[in-house]
Amino acid sequence: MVTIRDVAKRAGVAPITVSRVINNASYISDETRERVEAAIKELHYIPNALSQSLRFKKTNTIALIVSDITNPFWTTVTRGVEDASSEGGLSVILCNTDERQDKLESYVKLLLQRQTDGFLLVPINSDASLIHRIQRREIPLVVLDRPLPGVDVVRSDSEGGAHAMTHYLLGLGHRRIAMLTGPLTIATSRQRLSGYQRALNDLGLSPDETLVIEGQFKQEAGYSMVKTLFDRVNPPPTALFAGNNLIAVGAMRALYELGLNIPDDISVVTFDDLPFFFGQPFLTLVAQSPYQLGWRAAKRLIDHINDTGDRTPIELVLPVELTVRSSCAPPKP
Amino acid sequence: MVTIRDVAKRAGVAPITVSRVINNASYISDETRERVEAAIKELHYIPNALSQSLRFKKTNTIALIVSDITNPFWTTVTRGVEDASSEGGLSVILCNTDERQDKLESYVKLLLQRQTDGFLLVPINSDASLIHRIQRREIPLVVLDRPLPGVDVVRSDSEGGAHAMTHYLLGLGHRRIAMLTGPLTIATSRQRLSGYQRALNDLGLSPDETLVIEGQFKQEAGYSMVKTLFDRVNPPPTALFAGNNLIAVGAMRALYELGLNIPDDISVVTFDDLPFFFGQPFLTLVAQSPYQLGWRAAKRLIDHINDTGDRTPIELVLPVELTVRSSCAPPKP
DNA sequence: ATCGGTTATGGTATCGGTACCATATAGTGA
DNA sequence: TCACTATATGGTACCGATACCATAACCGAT
Repeated sequence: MVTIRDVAKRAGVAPITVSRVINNASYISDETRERVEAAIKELHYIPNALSQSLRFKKTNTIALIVSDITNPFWTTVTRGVEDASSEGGLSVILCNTDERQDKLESYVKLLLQRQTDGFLLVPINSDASLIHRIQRREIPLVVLDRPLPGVDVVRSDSEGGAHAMTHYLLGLGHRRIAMLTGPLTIATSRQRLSGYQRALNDLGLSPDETLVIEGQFKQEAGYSMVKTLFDRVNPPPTALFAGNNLIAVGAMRALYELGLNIPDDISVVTFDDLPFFFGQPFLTLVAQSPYQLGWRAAKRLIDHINDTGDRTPIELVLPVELTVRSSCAPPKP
Repeated sequence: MVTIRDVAKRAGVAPITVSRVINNASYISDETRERVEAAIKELHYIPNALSQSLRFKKTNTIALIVSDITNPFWTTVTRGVEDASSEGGLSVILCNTDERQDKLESYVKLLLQRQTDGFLLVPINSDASLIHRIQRREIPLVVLDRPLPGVDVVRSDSEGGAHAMTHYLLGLGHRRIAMLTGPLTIATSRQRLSGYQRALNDLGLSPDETLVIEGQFKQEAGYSMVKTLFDRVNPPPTALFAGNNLIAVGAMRALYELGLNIPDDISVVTFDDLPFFFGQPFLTLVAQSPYQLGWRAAKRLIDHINDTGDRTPIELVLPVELTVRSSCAPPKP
């Protein structure tokens, strides 16, 4: 391996002088700079970032720990994070937990060892001990998507979105609206459920508990939730509210198999878009701003890293938007 | 920051003894081990991976540089890589080039500085200088998806797949098959095109060059390629062969707008599946094995890192499979 | 009693860089 | 001429860990 000492020898200077050339620090005569740069080229020298980071106590790296990288929502968040980070000269280590607490914990441990400058993470349950482990080391941290007390949080208004969407369905005349919720251990799921319930309460309707069904944030879960629902519940729902986009896709596949037409036989709505359409975009949904979510969170984190911006925890709640397309219709009489 | 010296002081031993406890190396009396472990817990000590890596000359990290992380094909490859890596105790740094050579180059430079133990990458053009830069440092490298001489390659049989698929369309009676190819600077695109041409030649048909149209591996490109095609070419094609799944999605949206029905008015085929279906899966396609691709490549890389397995470059070509569904029909008379 | 091996621990140099302090020359203003 | 500053470079210690060598107690074998 070529080290700074090899370059120094070749250029006939001290190692520290080479270091100064690399970092554009201090005074260097043009002549020396040229000799050093020539030596660097000839030897194909590149500085070892490990030793630099060790000395600088800075790795210029942040961790992004998300729950499901196969969900386009999260890849878009990732884009936002990457764009904000590369602007700030930071690189991003992307990790995926599959909503598993054990994976989250082992990633955090690994990344702490690696001296990551900051953490962007999606918490899985409400256990804050992991968060404390990061905070104790005074490493900047911003939590994504899900509320958690005592920490910076950037998330969307799930409760409000669910409320508005349910309100919309009620306005179309639906009274039996099924909620295919994600795991209720996850705060986002709970918020969406409570927005749904609040909208029902607004009209003085008492929620039918058999219409609320819980499963993973996955296609297969959406599929089997619908199957279970239509197996057990009578009369069947006239509208489905999916907890997220993947659940919606699975649910729609199940509806297709059941021979039900959207929106003629049943209305379907969800959270979050899907970028792959085979025909016309038609799902009515609550649109979050995943890119903004990632971008804002990363910006906030970078502020912390640079020690700019105040330190009192903030909760940034991004607005959501109702995107009405063609997957809903009034219920059949 | 808590260092190994703090722990040593607390436990009343030398730093090196703490190091031995951490790494389970050499002899340690039970009593000392317990004292050290207690000190580690009390101080919440975690070893600094930077200094460990500097000393060990090993980071236990590999780089995975893909061309488009928003494409489900690549997220699945990533899964394969991660699974194989975590089995081997390695973590993966995921980078995304968007098919841009400049981004690829800056990532490689960054990752070389970070002392990554190995590289898995998707080359963009045929310029091998970047590859040489990695090889010169004797860092293990496996190239994904696209052939490149003198290096380990793991890829799919694009040419064979395109040939089989075109053969299938010809068998249905299609004679005007449009090819919506990806950028021809990318080897995969060229292979798919040449498989298509070979199938035409098999029947003694001379390819109509106006039916071959080139664009990015993106939805928007697929969309505009179809628009251009139907604007310019007469008579229009009876079948479309999309260069990849994203092109296919964009193309189908354009067909929808043109009021053309699949497969009644036009047949559509592509490479690679899309995991998000709103109804029944219906695209007939050439299925690669992205998970296998990632897994095999990572395994090979890990063998290199551990210096097992022979060093002569191999090219592993994974078979593809024709998945016939319902997006094709004989051409209208 | 001596030898040699196992067990247990520590001192010091080192990985590849940079911080800190020292040094030396040249140029500037009083 | 002298003090002072800007310019240019180097020596040594250090970031946090481990490699290497040394030391010492203890044990059974000779």
